[in-house]
This record gives sequence, structure tokens and C-alpha cells, in this order.
Amino acid sequence: MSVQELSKTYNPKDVEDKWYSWWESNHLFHATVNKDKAPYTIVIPPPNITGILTMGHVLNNTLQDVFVRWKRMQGFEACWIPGTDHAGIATQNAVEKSLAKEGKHRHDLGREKFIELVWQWREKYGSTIIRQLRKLGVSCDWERERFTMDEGLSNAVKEVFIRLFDKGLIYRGKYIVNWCPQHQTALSDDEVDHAESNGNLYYIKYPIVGSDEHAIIATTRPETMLGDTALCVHPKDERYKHLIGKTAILPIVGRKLPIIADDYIDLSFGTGVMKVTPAHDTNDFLLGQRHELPQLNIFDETAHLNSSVPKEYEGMDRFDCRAQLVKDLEAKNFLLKVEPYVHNIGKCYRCHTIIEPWLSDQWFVKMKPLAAPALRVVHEGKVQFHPDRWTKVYEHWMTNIRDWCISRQIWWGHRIPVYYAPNGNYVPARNEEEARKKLGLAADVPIRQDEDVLDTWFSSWLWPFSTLGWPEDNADLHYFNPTNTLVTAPDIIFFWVARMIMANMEFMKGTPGRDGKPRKKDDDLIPFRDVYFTSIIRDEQGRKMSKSLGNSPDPLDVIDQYGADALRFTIAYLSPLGQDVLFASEKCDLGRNFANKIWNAGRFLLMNKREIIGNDNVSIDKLPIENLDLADRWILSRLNHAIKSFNTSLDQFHVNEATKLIYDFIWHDFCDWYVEMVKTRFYGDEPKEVKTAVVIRALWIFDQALRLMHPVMPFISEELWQNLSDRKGQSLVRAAFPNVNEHYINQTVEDELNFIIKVVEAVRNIRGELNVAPSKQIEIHMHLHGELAERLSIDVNAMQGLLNYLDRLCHAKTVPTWAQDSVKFERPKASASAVVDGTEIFIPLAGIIDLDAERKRLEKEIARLQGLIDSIGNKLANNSFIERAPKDVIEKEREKQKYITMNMEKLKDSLKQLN
RNA sequence: GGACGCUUAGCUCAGCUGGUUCAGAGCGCCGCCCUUACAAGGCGGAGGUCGUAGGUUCGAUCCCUACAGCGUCCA
Repeated sequence: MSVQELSKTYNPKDVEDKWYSWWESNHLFHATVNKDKAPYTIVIPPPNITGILTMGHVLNNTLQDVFVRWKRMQGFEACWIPGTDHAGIATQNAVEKSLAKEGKHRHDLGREKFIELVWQWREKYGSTIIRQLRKLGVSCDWERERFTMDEGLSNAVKEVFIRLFDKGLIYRGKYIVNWCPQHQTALSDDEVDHAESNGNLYYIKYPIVGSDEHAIIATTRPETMLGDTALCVHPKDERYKHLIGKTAILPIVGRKLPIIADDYIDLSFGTGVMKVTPAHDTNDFLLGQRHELPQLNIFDETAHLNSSVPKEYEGMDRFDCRAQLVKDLEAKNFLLKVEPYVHNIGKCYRCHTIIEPWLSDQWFVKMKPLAAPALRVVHEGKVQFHPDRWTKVYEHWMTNIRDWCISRQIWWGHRIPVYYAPNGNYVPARNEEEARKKLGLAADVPIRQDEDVLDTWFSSWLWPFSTLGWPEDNADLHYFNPTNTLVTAPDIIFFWVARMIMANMEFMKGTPGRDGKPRKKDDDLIPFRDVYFTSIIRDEQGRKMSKSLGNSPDPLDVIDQYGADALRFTIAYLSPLGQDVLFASEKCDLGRNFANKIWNAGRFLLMNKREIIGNDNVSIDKLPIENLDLADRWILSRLNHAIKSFNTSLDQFHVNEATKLIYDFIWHDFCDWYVEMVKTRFYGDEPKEVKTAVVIRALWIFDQALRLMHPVMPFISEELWQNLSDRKGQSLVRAAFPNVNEHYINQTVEDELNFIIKVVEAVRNIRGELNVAPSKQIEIHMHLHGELAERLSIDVNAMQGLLNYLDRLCHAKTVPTWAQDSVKFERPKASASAVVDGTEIFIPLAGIIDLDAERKRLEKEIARLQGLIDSIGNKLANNSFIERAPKDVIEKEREKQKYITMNMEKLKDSLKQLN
């Protein structure tokens, strides 16, 4: 594209798709084992195949892309492995829903046909989010895309199951699980939504055998009494001590219930007597185990009453049963009272059916042995969390870890690799053949595989190595694992992060590492070194974004409206480490305006390049260092500062800080000051060679800025980078990230230019405050003296050069007057004035300005300085400050006082002059 | 009930681990400008006793304690 075609405003639509497909088709994101480079690996938190891109994904993936692009440009072999997970329940749910529209149920199809249908569904819709991610510009290595149900990953799942089983870490047992009667499956804790709900507290009388007494129990779920197998009181409860060891009668049913004691009982809840229902309440289950109580299951898998209850309730729905039972209790005078009561109810996160704690056969992983090493590496800082406070949360969970229920009673997922012989014996096996061998069964004996599938997390916890081909041994695995950084949301710290640490440490043990030797050390066994926990994206009112509230903007709409770079920039800018982000689309104005600013800076440079050099293709690879003036040295210092701070911020995972740095450098340092100053030279009368050097230097600096911003804003930076010069087919994606050149970082230079900036601001302030028309050319009389020259350590000639900038920046003609320090200066009459670093500035404005306004302006400034002087004075008059503060601090205060007083005195003189 | 986090300008937030004319940015607001990169822009300006009450210190937005409000996680 030639210069003429650069539009006046940046139009992201013209460039984004073009560059993305170019990057991808040139394999610029592809990483391979390269012994000459250090690897830098990120595995994507695999989005769910049923999902579409949300603002949460935007944040998460923007951050990953910033890290991975930055490292890639720094010369690492950067590899970002993408993929999706199969989301067992969610996906099955989606397919069942579409089946239901045809009036069909999965059982009508049978397992095999149904699964086939799910695969078809996944072919059709399962890559939506992957397509959408590309729109965001992410530099994933798409050639490495994985899916948790792929053959390779499925093998990993089987392998892990078998190894854990053989180690005795996987077992089958009866357990209370969160049962969804709708899906007819167990749910993990995180798949249950808890919410306050209005219910009742029912007070029921249980007669005591051999007495007229009743025990009163309070329950929110009276129907579960049909499964009661005991009553329980607190051993120290004086009210009920005498009941311990006695027997109660279960109303309606007539079953005898022992009365036991346990300090689990909450004395303040209800009446202090609790009914124990081991098969239908998690806490009762644990209590029942301690006291060896019978577990009486009263529900079937659809939460209807089974045959363990009196005939009249059999087959009833649990809630119908509750209503009927309450009526019956009342009729028979067992019901004391009913009170309204607010309590927590767990619901299925998918279908919102109330969860039934239910006793069933499930598969479990013993977590304690796996947790120990995973806890250690975090403790010792080998895996670091950002922000650090999540470490505590992690520790707490890991030390109180419970066994993991991994079976799910659905069809879509990895089927549990366990096979049963007709006699009930079972073994884990990779396939039926292996199972027969293990069980010693002939080919014609019927054999049956477990019906359940594994929790989706059972495949995701293997993600950092299963995506690299494990259990097959291969070079990728040696090289790219351990990965470096994981970027994820804190709400899955237990379900995913913790488990990945456990799995990697368990299964990478002994596999060859980077040096080809079997891994032993923690540093080689961890799955990643740093975990960045992202913010939560909320809407402007601070509410979580959710489908049901409809308060989540569609990122694709936002990209369409503002551009991907604008969205990326804005979201990175708004996301402080560890804090929530309140987002609204309009906030992308920030990013869009910035992109437009960058665009126009580029446009400006290209226009001048053409003006000065013509259409020749000049290389801008080298920084021309001839004829460097103060502005050049200043911007080089600022640039190197920016690069340095950018690296530091990203090293500390302060992405918002890094983003702000880019913004400030480009907008303020480069555009507001450097570009404005360089105009003086572009339009001045220096020879062509000098001008050529000046424009190439400006382009070179801008080129550096584009490299700096590329990790955050890949599209616009590539587009401009390609336009600045002929890149011969190279891409900014793999260009070198700017190096910090300490040589250019120079505080003196910055101080010198800051003086000019302060003068300009003082003059502009006068113009603004006194309403001097912008078109009005003014004169600036500066009273320059030796002290200033010494302070700025520059000579008179250099200062003269600097003053030339003032004319452009202030629309003024500068009249400097050099004087001896002590010599009084003849002030121009009727002039506005200011003091900058001890230097007096006068702007003669006879007949133009309102002298009163100028007086007020000066008085205000004098008052401000007086305030500062007073506060410093108080400090210095304080004996304990003088005695106890460090000497250099005291000295600094004294200097400050002297300096400000000097400036103020000059202002006072000026004020006197006006009167 | 336990753990953690947050409270700074009208709004959204920085302030990296006590001392730089320490109180900042963006948006919004007010005033002036279509000055040949950019009105998605330029220049200037007004706005806060840094949640409350104590404490530590020569000195606190920053460290400690309590409280209030909001939020998240766990039980």
C-alpha cells in the first residue's frame, strides 16, 4: 500500500483479517523443538465446545497473547497450544435439547447412535469459539490444536486411569453425591449452584420408647424422615443428656431409632435434636459412618420414592411426598409447627433441578497422596501464583482435600475403562481384549464395560502433557513441558490448576526432560512456573456477566465496532492484577482513539518521509546518530525507559501497567513533544542530508514503538510496520523486541528537556488563563542566567538551540537575555510572568491583557507556594524531625524551602511591578 | 460461622511495598482553537482533609488494630 492510500482515520476492518490469514498461512505461530532457543510455552485453558466467545475469554486470551508474542519477539521458541474440551454434561445437554425438539430422547437412539450424533454436533458447532478467537488476533499454534476427546488424549486418560487404579489410588465406593434427578448423574461440587431460598422449617414430634416424652426435631426436608436411621444430640446438651441411649419411634413408619450423641450437632440450630438420614444428606452420611448406622436409600434415580418406604408413598415424587407427609403428620398429631425459613438450596447448574444428595456407586481418586507434592512445590515457590494471595486459598484446600468423584452417569465423555466379568470381578483395561486377558475370560464369555464416563476435568487435568503427545514418548514433550505461564480464572483453582499440578508431578516422573535424562526434580515435574489469575469481568454495575442477565456484550460486536486492537488494548489497560474489571463496550473508545492516534503518527511520518526523501525505499534498520539534538537524545532516553519498564512490568505480570506505559510513551512523549519538536526541523532550513537523517531517525524510533506495542496491538502495529519500509516478506510477529540500550538513558538530558516543557506549559497557561488568542503571536522574554546554565549543565549555545523549539510550541518569538546572576533584570512593562526553575519569563502584553486577571493569577500561584513553604517550615521547626529524620531528607527539605522561596520572591516582585 | 479482597476526583481506576512542589490518569464537565498527522484531535482549567475511629512513626493514601459498607471463596 502506498502512502497516499493511508486513510485519515484508522480502519481496523481493512487490515485485521488480511494480516491474520497471512500470519497463519506463513506458519508464524508454529513452534518446533529448537535446541538453540529456550522454549516458552503456554497451554490455553481449553474453552468448552458448546461455548461462544465471552468477555472473560477476551481478557484471558489477550493476556496470554501479550505474553506469548512478547517472548516470541524476545527470541524464545514461543509455543501457545490451543484446544477445546468436550464438556460432558453441557454438550450432552445441548444435543439432547435438539433431540427433544424432534420429540426424541437419547434412549430412543441408544448409546452408540447418540454419541455419533454428538460427534456430528461437535463437527458443526464445536469450533465456533476457536474461529472467534482468531478474530481477536491470538497467536496460537493452530497446528497443535487439541481436543480432549481426540484419540491421543483419550489414550492419556485411559493410561492415567489404569496407572492410578494399579497404584490403589482409584477405587469404587458408595458415596453421597450431588445427584441431578433430571440428568440422572452425579455432579461435582462446582457444577452445583447454591442460592438462598425461602422454605419452611417443620417441627416434628418423635415419641420416645418407654416414656410420654417426645423428641422434637426441626427439618427443612420432612420427606427424608422416611430414611431416618437415628436421632442425635450433642453429648454436652443438658436438655437431652438423659435421652442418649434410648430409642425413639419414627412417626408414620414406626421404625425404632437409636438416640446417639455426637459433638457435630449445632446446639443453636432448631431444637438441638437432629434426625440422621445417612443416605440423603452429606453430613448425616459422615455421621452415620462414624456410628455405623444403616444407610437407607428411599429414592430412585429420578428422585421418586422407592420400595423402602410405606406403600402409600411409594412412587411419589419427592415434593409431592413432602406435601402428603406433612398432611399425614398433622392429621396424626406429630406436627408441632411450621415456620418460614430461609436456607441454601443446591441446584444443577445446567437445568436448575434441585440437587438430591444420593447414595450411589461411584469411582473416586484418592487425593491425599497426590496432593502432598503439589502442595510442596507451591509452598516452596516453584510454582508461583499471581497475585500471591491465592497461595493461601490453595494451601487451605490442598490440606483439607477430599477424594475426587470422577464418574458421571452420562454418555458423552471418556467411558470408564473398567470391564466386568459375569461373576462381578472387574479390571481396568485399555480395551476389551486386554480385559479378557486380565480376567482370564474366554472370547465367548460375555463381558461388560462400565456404563459411566469420566468427569471432564479428568481429561483436562492432563492438558499440559497430554497435548504434547503423552503417553507416547516424544521430543515435544521433553522440550515444551514444563510450560511457563498459565493464565486462568481463580474460580477453577481447585478443579483445574491444583489438579494439573498433581497430574504433571505424578505422570512426568521419570520421563525424559530437556536434558534427555529422566525427570526427578520438582522444577522439572511442575506443569508451569507461574499462574496468572485473571480478573473477573463485570458489567458497569459490578454484576457478573451472565447469559441470563444479558449484560455481556458480544466480543465480536465489539471487535466489529472498535477493532480487535482497541478491544485488546482496552481490556489489558483496564485489568489490574487481581482486581475485578467493570467493563462496557463504550470503554473501548480508549483503545480506538489510541489506535487512531498511532495511525496518524505513522501517517505523519510517512508523509514527511515522502516529502523529504521522495518515494525511495530507504532502510530504517539503523538509527542515524549524527546531528542528535536534545529532543533526539530525550526521546531516546524516554524510549529506553519505556522498554525497560515494559519488560519489568510484564515480568511482574502487571499487564495494565505495561499497557499504560505504551500509551504514555506514544501519546505523550512521542506525539505531544517529540513529533511537535521534530516539525521544527522538518520544516526548517537544514540541508537535505540532515533532514533525511532526522526523518529516518524519527521513523526508526517509531519502528521501535511499533515493536513495543505489538504484543498488545498486533494488527495496527503490523500494518504500519509494513508501511514504514520494505520488509522483504518479514513480519513483525517474529521481529526482534527492542533491546534496552542503557547508554541512551540519561537523566540530565531528561531534566534539560523538562525545563523546556515546563516553560512551554507556563506560557500556555498564561495564554489560556488570560485569554490570549491562539492565533496571536507573542514574545517571550526569558531572563537566563549563569545559575540556570550550571543547573542544566549546558552552555549558552545549546540553550539558544533549545529556545527555537519554544517558538513552535508556544506560537511565540523568544527573546532571551543573558545576565549575571546578581544583576537585576529590567522587566518589560505590563507583562504576564512566570518563574520556572528560578528562571523568569515575561510576556509583554500591553493593551491586550486584563491586568487584574494577571494579578489574580500571580496571587494564586504565590499562595500555593506559600502553602508549601509553610508546611516545609513546620517540618523544619519540629525538633524531633531534625533529630530523627535521616540527614539527606532534612537537607532535601531545606533545599526545597530555599528554592521555592526564591521562585516565590520573584513572583512577588512581578506582582509589585504590575501595581 | 471462617478466609481473603476492595473503599482515592462526578464515573472507572492507577499509586510496585512510609519522605521527589504527592495527591495522579482516562472518561465526563467548563473555556479557547477546524494551527498543513490526528475534532476518534490540540491547548488551558475546575473537582478529592485518599471509607470511619484509633495506634505506630520525626513523618501515613501506604504499616498495625477495630468498625462500617461492598464483593468473592469455603463451610
